[in-house]
Amino acid sequence: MSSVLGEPKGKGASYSKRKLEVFKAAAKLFNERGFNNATMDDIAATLNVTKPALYYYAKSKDEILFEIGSIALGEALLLLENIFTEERTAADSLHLFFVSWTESICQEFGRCMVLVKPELLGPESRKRSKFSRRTIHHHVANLIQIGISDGSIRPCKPDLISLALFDLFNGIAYWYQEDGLLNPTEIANQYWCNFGQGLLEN
Amino acid sequence: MSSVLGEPKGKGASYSKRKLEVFKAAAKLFNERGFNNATMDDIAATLNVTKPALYYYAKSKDEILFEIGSIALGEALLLLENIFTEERTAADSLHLFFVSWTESICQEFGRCMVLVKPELLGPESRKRSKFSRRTIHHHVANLIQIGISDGSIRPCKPDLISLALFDLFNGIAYWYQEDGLLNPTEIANQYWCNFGQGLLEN
DNA sequence: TATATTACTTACTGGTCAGTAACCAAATTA
DNA sequence: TAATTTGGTTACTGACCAGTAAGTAATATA
Repeated sequence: MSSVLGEPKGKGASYSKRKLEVFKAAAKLFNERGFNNATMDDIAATLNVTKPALYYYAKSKDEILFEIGSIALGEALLLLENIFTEERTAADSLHLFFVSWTESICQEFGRCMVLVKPELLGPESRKRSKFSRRTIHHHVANLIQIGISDGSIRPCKPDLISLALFDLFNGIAYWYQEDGLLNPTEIANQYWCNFGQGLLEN
Repeated sequence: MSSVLGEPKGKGASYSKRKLEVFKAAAKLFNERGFNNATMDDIAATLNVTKPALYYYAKSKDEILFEIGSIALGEALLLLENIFTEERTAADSLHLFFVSWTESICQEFGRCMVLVKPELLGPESRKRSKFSRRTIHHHVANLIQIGISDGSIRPCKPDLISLALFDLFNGIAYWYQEDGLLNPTEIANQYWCNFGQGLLEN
């Protein structure tokens, strides 16, 4: 068993580096064409190798998808575990998190995590993927609860609003284009301002 | 050429009724397993018929997907064209629309429209589907602009906020369950209240 | 009562694609 | 310099699956 980011037994740094290139090419094609419409031959072709070469780095197409998701989810979780500090309001921490989240889901791995649903994975991988997602949701719901307590967030249902915030920001992954008017940080800030302050006059 | 909802040449009402049953069964499976993982055999099985029977109602799997999307998009567009009236603010019209939209995307056809991306369609169908989606976006952006003018909506970028609102509400389609705590109308109203009034204390 | 239409069926085909077996050349190591 | 490891290659297989050809039984129609 290799850890998600560590180097597998007996293989060195150059192996890991190449593996990441392979995964990145895969993620890009999954995002552009959908998981099922991106073939292993397609992925290999963009790397100028032949299909069997890919099996040197992953033992199945599903494993590639799972590991891509694990990397993105792992990074988000790490961020989330360290973002809370007494020095700022929970609302500000939440803002910081969703800016980072948006930056992540506008890159290949993060985007793949959002676009390609865990339903495509096998039973075991699906369970682990869903568990990670739930953990992240719980962290955010907690942060919202803290925000209500410290007076930086209006009273609301933390679980539902956590869902809503991910719904809001994840949507960006579906339409974001690198050559668009706004970069991910700007989009996230705009979303945060508008929905944070409220859309409606009252 | 049959119109999306009308009865095709020479076929009666019972044909159309059965066709809708077939499409509904297809939509349900597309939503549960994803378009590529739901086979024509699977769809046929849930209807207790064999695969070729399906081709009596649609000439390809792609056509089923396209028509499901057309029905859902057509209904939304119809609603949107009739929702604006001088008797209420644009903000209230927008609220009404997104409640209806949420109810739609929590049913099989609407959900299918959100979950299954137009990238899976052939070139011509994809173009038509994307055009419908853009039209709907423009209508909503217009309504937001009217809301800014009539003073019911805070100044913002209507195009971006239209995107954001669809991002927000479409997310519901990914996690909604019929046996959950809240029904679609309640979820939509909660989302509207929280994001309409603003999440943050200030 | 002959004819046509409706709503299917059984049996099959052809293409696509994930994954494998076996081999190889260049670099590294003993 | 022999042996091993690394990072591939060519050639193949087997399963799956959309779509088709041809037939049929029941119902409606003329």
